[in-house]
Amino acid sequence: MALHIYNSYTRKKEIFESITPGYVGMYVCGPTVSGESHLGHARPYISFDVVYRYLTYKKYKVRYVRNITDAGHFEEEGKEAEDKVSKKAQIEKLEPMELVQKYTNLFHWAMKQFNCVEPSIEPTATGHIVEQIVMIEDIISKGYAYEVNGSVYFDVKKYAASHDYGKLSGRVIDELLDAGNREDVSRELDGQQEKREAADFALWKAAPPEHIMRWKSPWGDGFPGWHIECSAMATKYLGSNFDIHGGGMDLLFPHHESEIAQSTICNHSAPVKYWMHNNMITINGRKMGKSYNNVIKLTEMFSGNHPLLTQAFHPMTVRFFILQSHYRSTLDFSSDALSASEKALKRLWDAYEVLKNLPVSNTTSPTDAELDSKITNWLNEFEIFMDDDFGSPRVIANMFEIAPIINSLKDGLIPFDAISASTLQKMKDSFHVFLEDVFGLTNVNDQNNELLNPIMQLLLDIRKEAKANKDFATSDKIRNQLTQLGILIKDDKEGNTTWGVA
RNA sequence: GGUCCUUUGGCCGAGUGGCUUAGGCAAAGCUCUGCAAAAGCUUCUACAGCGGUUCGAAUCCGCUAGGGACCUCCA
Repeated sequence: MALHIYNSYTRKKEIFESITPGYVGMYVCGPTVSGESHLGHARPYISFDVVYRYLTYKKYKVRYVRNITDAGHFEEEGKEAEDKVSKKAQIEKLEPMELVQKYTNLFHWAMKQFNCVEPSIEPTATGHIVEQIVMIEDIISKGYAYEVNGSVYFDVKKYAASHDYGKLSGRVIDELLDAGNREDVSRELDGQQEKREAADFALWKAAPPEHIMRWKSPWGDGFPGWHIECSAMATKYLGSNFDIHGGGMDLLFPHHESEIAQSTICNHSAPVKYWMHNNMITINGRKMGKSYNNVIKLTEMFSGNHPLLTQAFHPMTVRFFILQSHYRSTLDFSSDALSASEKALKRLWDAYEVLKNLPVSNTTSPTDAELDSKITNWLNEFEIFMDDDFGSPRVIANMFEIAPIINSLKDGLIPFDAISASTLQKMKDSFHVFLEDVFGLTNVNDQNNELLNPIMQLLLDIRKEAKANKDFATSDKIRNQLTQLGILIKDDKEGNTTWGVA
């Protein structure tokens, strides 16, 4: 089965065929580093990390570009929505770039916690002012943008006359053009008066004197509009046509719609073959976002320091939680749901550790052919499900089907010759590839170290001796006190004991 | 107001025409165990409501009700 991807642009699942065989260009809208990343931000970066990893698994050479939006270039500049970066900088008395650096570092830290692969290129908006200016000049020269009072706007009406503006987001162009006249749109958008049409969007904004972040341009001092950075940087690093563009669903309009318009004018063709959009993480059914005042920052997730959290959550728990739902579904956050994922991941990972240590026999003809073929089928479905628009939840479900079998093999409840050696080997290989390489999960309990292991072994030996002498007071003392320290003791059927962090 | 999406068992969450009682968590019982834990087994069989299409629908269509997203910065 070939990889199928749901294309937001056509609203259909399509067979994935890269533009250049063997290579994939992928652009994902990165964070605006004017504040701390929250749980909602984790969704796209983890989802597209898995996309990247899976494409790599499929032997594609992927160039993964994810930008850092570090220029305060917010299209709307009303009373509140002035350049967020510079505004906050004044409050915190920091240089804008100092603030940007701080949150960029924090973002990178979080990505590392999540075990996200670093993008091939991580361009910054401030590092590509020149490219953006050149692109804007190009759009002006082609007649699709106009300058007013030092600002430049994209002429949506003119573009829409010959192009399909609104197709990606399902907007109706007449309504967009008419938006300025509707009575329900009472917002006072800055620059609305100087725009020819309400639907026009800014390519370059003139900076008022107090605006700290500013660059020289042919139109005077200012800063780039919101959408142009992605067009400029995607074109620079991936070319006029590239394979995948990802981002959150909330970016469909106006951001991605505008990106298409800009790039189409400059490059004479639609920029992206497959548009992918992840859905939102909700909290009590409502999107997590600054505007709703319901965000849980990642630092709060990892520390448990938030009223809605009953405990701290490991980054891997969050990652697993996200992978347990499909990237195009909304995912409702709750502390209980996270706790459930935490336990589930532990169970799955424990089984995986057991699997890794199972000896591969030389069984060629399994005594339980039915079980053997069931397992084979579940394993084969790993790739089939992933090929179907990255169906990670179904892969995980299959892993849970296999987990009890692994444990039963270990405990001797299922004899080793029940399944063939090749099937067992395939289990080991598939679990490794999908759990670690594709899903990017890692061992949560990596506290094992050279000092601790021998000490634990010593304690377990003492406990074993005590048990042999029926000195249960001592053996229970060891077990109970270790439990209090957060270390679980597990006795198996053969009298062997293993331990793990709770 | 416009456009679009969504509604699954105690909770989270897959699944889109007929056989997945998906899976996880929780709960209960059992096995194992010195007792536990872990593990294994078993039970808990849902698809908002109404109508339609069909031999057959959670799955397609319509209506009703609830929820949500976008239309403005937003992952």
